[in-house]
Amino acid sequence: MSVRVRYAPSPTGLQHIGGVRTALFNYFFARANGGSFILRIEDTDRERSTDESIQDLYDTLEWLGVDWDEGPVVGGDFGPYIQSERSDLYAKYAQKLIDDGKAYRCFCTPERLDQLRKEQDAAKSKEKGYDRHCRNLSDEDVAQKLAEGAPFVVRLKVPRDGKTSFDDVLMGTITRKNKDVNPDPVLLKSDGFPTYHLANVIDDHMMGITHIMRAQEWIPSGPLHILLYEAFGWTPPLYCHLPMVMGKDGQKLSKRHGSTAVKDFREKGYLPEALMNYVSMVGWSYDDKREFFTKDDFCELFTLEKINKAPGVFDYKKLEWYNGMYIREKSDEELASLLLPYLQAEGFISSEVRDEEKEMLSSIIPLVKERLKVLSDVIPMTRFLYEEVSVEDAQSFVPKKQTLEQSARALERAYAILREDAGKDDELIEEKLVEVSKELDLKVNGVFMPIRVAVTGSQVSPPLFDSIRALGWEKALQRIENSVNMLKNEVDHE
RNA sequence: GUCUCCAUCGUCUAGUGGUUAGGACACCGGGUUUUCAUCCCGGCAACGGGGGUUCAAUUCCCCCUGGAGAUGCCA
Repeated sequence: MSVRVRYAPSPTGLQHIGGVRTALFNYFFARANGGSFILRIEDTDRERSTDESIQDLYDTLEWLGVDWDEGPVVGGDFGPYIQSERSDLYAKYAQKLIDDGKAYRCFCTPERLDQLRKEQDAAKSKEKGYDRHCRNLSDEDVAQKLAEGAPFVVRLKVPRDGKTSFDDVLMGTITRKNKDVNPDPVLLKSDGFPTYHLANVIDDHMMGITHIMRAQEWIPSGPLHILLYEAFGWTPPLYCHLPMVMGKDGQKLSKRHGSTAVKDFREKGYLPEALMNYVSMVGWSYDDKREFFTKDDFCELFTLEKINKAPGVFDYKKLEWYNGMYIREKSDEELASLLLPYLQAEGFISSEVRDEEKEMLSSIIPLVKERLKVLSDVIPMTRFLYEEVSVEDAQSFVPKKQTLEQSARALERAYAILREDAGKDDELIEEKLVEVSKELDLKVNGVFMPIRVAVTGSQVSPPLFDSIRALGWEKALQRIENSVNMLKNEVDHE
């Protein structure tokens, strides 16, 4: 039997790290086994589902280069793989369960359920959840309520006795006493839409899903789903509950830990290959050495056996490291086109790229390439090339163990040399500047730093001569002259 | 509270009934260097505790502890 797996998100927000990791593992597993990867949309929560979320789902998968074989709107034998468009089906199956005595209509109002819960909390009662009030309503009562047009939900009759278990590929056998399973969970909501439990079981069965790979937060509802399969007389698929992705504090990863939306990472300038690589390494490993995997590698090498059981903490630092590594692997041309949108958004480069802008861009690629952790780093890194710099604090010109006067003198001397030798060989100029540092009894950096600050506005920048060339000697000299004057003033006023 | 799951460096992990418990990130040193970064070299750092089983447990079993998740007309 060939493998059929699915990613079935509910479109109630942006795609996040955890969801994408689940998608990836399913996708890799399908590809590694010559199976099918199915995309299904579980939009049964009509309150929270949005079109934007669906668009984000598509955008995210496309960005990652994850393609699917069936669904949500094409390529299957089961109609649309969008649950909101399959409501009739679920209602039909809910009715079947009622007919078979496996489920029942419940007319309890939300108010009564609220009240019930409050009482249970207050009494610290051991009995939690629904009290099965409507489980044994007589046919007459039901008929009357229906005639009144009273809204209802359909609930599953969970057995009071016995236990239910299932085998998990990773965890082994998981067993739960039936009395510990949620008492009679809702299958069909009063708006006629199914809950996750019902729709998920029906669709997985109808679509011939062979392996359910989902996050471990679903483990507790495993037995419930088994009960549902049994109620329908179906054979459940294999389960494989994936370890969860946690934040630094060990809690389920969420916004308060930082960005979790893939969209955010994309916008900040993380590369899809880096995100895919890193995210997949949380909870899965190949061996004790290898850190780098392409999508194709994963699609070839992925196995369930190598999935870890314990939850893993998402390490933003390691993702950054991966990203830097992948950036450095890009060719200059590739990197230029990746960087261009960021420069344009910042207004550094016009939307209709002019020739000289293009030229300048390609000249700075080698300067920034090994300094970027994320693509958007290029903005602060190259700002001095596109905007005038202003250094408010004269102390910026002063390296450690050096005085303002010394910096002022050094810069003045350097200015004279640079103006004289502008455009000549780096080595020649460097030699002269080193000479100046000796004469003034300074470290070499004591001369270079003031120049760097004058030209780039910062103590940290790409290599000085490269920066000057990228900016143009004329502008650079102008900036240095300004700084020389500024420092003179400062010294005089001290 | 109840139920379920989990447990190797700070983090991601490899690993075995007998190993100097390996790698990566982070961190800390050092080297290269005009700053930063890259790159190279080095260092720090782990089998949660207690019982068993065994000639021998990090490894197998049990208990404890710790952590997480679930307890919805959300998924």
